[in-house]
Amino acid sequence: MTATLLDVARLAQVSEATASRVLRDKGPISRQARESVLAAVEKLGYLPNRAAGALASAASPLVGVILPSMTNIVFPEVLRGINAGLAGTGYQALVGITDYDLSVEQSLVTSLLAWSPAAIITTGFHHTESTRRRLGQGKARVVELMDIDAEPIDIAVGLSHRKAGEAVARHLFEKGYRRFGYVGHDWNSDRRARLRYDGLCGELARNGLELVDQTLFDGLSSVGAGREMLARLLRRRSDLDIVVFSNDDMALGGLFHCLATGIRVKQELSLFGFNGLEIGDVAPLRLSTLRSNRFLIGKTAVEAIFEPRSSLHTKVVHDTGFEIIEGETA
Amino acid sequence: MTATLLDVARLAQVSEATASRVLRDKGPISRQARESVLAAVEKLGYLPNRAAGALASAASPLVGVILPSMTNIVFPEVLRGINAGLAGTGYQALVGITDYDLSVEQSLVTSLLAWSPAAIITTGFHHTESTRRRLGQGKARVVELMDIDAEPIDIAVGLSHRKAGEAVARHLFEKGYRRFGYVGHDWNSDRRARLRYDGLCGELARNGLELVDQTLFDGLSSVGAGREMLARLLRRRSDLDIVVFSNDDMALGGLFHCLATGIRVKQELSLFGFNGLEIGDVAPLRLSTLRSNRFLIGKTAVEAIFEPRSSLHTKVVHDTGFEIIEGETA
DNA sequence: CTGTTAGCGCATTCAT
DNA sequence: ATGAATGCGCTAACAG
Repeated sequence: MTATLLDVARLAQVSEATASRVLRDKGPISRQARESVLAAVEKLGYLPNRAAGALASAASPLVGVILPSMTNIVFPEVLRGINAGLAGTGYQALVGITDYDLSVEQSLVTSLLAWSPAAIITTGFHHTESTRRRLGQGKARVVELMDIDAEPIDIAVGLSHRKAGEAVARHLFEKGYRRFGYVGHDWNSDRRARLRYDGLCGELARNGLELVDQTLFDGLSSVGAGREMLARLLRRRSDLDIVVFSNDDMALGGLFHCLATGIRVKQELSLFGFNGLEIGDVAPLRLSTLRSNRFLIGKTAVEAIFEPRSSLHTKVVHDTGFEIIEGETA
Repeated sequence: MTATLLDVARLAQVSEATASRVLRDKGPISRQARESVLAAVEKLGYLPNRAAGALASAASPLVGVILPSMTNIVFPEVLRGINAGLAGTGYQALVGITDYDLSVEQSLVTSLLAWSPAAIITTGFHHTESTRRRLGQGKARVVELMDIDAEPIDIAVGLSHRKAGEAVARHLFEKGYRRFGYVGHDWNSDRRARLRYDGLCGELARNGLELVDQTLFDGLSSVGAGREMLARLLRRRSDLDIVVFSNDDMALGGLFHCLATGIRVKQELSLFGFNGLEIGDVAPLRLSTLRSNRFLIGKTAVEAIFEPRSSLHTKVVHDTGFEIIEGETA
């Protein structure tokens, strides 16, 4: 039916072992052998059976990727970075989505591990005990994405959200803002938003300030939620000079609220986001925000996986940084 | 090291075959056997080795997913639908991104097939000859997503983009619009945008009209491109009463252009999009557009895969439909 | 540099 | 309803 390695070996007049070596260029191979094997592969249209390879070697060219959401535009970008990093390596991404449910993450880790992947890439430091145990004891590399504010199981790739929050506070304080409002979303599912909030408040406190008021949406972030929550905040307080949002989705909603209701942005009220979404660049007013490079996070994660392990218990941390975007809304 | 089926069988005092049957509930099994096997699995923390299973059965609980882009927000939503459909089935998605490059699609098809997946889900009808051949002759089911305007290899799930374009023309004509402009993006990478355009123009012609003018961006769609292209179009013509955009990204850019330059939308100029993005619902003005249900497309695709094949050469087509959204911009 | 020999862990006959 | 035997296609020692 479909050609196997044995067929290739026979046609090339070498042993299976040699044919196998050629295909994975492992070990020393004569030009002779290499050429005839490659010719046979070509001729037969040979496709290696990955399952057989994985079984024999107890390892597979697979990388498990566990993402909390596809709705928050941040994660498609991370996935794009991961796929970009994987492209041309022969490795494939096995993708699962948790919808921010740690028990879903746990069962995904279990099923993904059943493929003996080279690595599991997941998000954040917040896992169930069982997840943590399973991830820690396999031979697969483990990457925890987005955050570097805690000690990783193996590798962390992301930025310090606490420092990002502090940087925002410092930046806005230096620009002269004093009356801060905050519009956020559910902290239970998004711990990193909470860290940014903590950084923001901490730095404000160091400058003798605190938030004047805040509204928290009880659910995932979205443009609609941002719009609604800003409206609610402004109904309560009219004396704010700046509102910081938990992310750009929310901030864009805030901007839309201002545009729709005629609030003059920056003159009457300033807005600041987080994430640096492309759409923020071309909104009627360029959103003032803090850019985290999600594509780079994904790409760096993959590169880190292939980096040789220095020692079995050394943690690796990659800081992909952030950057304040001036914009036109603050 | 890690427990195998043999360990489970021994502990449960049954044969490997029985243990295997229990785990996949295949064939008749006594309560006795089932319970002791399940207990053994629990006790040993047994994890099946998928590679071994795939090798032995020449089939794997994997679905290859090939998407052209992660930047266009439509595809993350499709992927979300696919994952939702897969959740709880024990199947996993093996994801690749082509960046609209058919040769990348071809090599992805090859690598994915090496895992003997249950199905390959890809996008559109436009493939290389080799891709089409490989897909056609495997035992994996094949789904072509988004479009139903041509004959599929096996299964098509999506909507008629031609009819969508016609529906838009009819809707806008009935609302009294006569001077149509069009703002689009690259047709080579996005054939479906071209189909919608054809539908639009065809229906206009049937009503004795044609496009007054159009601008085409030479690249992928984006909010920025939409903004820029509308600006360019309006520099050339000031006598349009409606502009139809190739999709909502582009249309949102157009809306932003109007908001930024003070063009009164719907009074001076109307705008119409395509795709029904969530963000269009909460923009300062709710975008008038045509909604295609991307999540449903992904979910339906997965359901179609598991539908038993009626006959080996019957093509299956699922029309997920579309819906005109009135909005506030047209 | 190459071939020989053994499995890898499971699903699947075919018995019973 | 169960077990024994076989092999899926490949990689990994090891010996030469």
